[in-house]
Amino acid sequence: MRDISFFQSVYEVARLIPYGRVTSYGAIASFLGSKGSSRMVGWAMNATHHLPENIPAHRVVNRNGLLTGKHHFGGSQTMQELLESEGITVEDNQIQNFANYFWDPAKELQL
DNA sequence: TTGCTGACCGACG
DNA sequence: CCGTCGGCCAGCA
Repeated sequence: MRDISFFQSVYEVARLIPYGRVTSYGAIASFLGSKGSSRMVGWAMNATHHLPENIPAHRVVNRNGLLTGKHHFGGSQTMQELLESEGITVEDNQIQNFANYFWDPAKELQL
C-alpha cells in the first residue's frame, strides 16, 4: 500500500466512498489489511475534522449500520441529515436497509 | 519516554 | 442472550 501510513489509507478510502453509499470501520480496516484496527479507522475519522479536505466521514458507520459517530459531527443530527440528504433512510441513529447501501472497498474496488 | 484512550469488532462464558 | 475482554495504531499529557 505505497509509502503512506494506515491513517492516510483510511482517508483515501473514505474519499472513495460513492454518493449515497456507506461503509463500516471494520470493512475499511479489513481492506487495509488490519482487521483489528477498526478503532483506528474511527480515530482517523475524528482527525478528518481538522483536515483541510472534505472527508465524507458521515458515510462511515459501525458494522450494525448504527451512527455511533454522529455525536462527533457537531453534537447534533448533522450526520443523519447528511445521510438522508443522500437518499439514505436513517431511523433511531440506525441506517435502514443498511445492506443495500453498504459499500465494501475490497469488493467494489476489487484490487 | 511511558501509558492511557478512542466514532470498533469478534470471541468467550 | 448479555456482559466482559483483548487487539489493533496513533495522538496527547
